[in-house]
Amino acid sequence: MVKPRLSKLELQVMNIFWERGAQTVREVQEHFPEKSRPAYTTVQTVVNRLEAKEALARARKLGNAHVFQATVSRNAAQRRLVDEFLALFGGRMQPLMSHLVESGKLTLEDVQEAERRLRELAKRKGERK
Amino acid sequence: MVKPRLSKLELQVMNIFWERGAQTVREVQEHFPEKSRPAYTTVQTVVNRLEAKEALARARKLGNAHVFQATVSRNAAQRRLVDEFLALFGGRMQPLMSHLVESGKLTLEDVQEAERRLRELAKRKGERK
DNA sequence: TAAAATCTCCTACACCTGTAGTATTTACTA
DNA sequence: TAGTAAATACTACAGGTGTAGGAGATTTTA
Repeated sequence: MVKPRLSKLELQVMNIFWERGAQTVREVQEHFPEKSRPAYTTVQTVVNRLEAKEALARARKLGNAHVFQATVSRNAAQRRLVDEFLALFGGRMQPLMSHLVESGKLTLEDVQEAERRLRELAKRKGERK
Repeated sequence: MVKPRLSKLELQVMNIFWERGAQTVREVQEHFPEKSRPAYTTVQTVVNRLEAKEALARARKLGNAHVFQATVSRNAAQRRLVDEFLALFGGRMQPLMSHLVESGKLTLEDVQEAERRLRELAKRKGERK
């Protein structure tokens, strides 16, 4: 199953599943922030589409409601997002990093953590060779 | 003039403008990579839409063709992209950085450069206070 | 068990996007 | 200036997405 392309709203729904595990449409709907809570049937439509895309599956029933669960990992989905996003930048990291730094999104700790991980990766690579 | 939301193809077109400056639809079309070159009228439609969104404007005429030019900066557009993108992650940098590091998209130099800039920003901030 | 509550399933629809054809206008050129 | 080449303007359309209503099925409750 190919990693499905997820739209913004689909992603919001998936986030609720990733955070709270298997649940019903009703529960998903109720976990939307009040200000931007779609109608029940809207959530249902999205859940159905996610099921069609095989990002969700029916796990069991609870009363007359289906309990759905995620079948793609948050990691996989996010990886895909990052890749798509980078493609928009032509794969160039520099402008992305610039914006992150200048907008204050990226802290010194974030960067140092990344550096640590990079060095570790490099070391392991060296050892393997 | 709200910063317009740009689609993928619109962004590709804008990229050509940002890289090559004012030009005609024909030129834009010819600067698409051959393998994925849309029809002339497709480019034209996109350019027209970009004009409607006020991301492009007619600069002058060349023969019977309009010469368009970008009216939004690459920086502004990219900033917007980054913001939208981060929102999809709920603003959390950590998973983003992880993917960048693990996929090898981010080099040690990228990170060190970011760190340098961050330190500089921090210093300037300190001075101002 | 009959009514009420709740859910599913199906349908609809408008807007955005990628894609491009056709008709008309404009501008070179012989 | 008449013909040709090229560009523009207009139109179209399918697929994806956000949005949700309504009919019918199922379950709970009085």
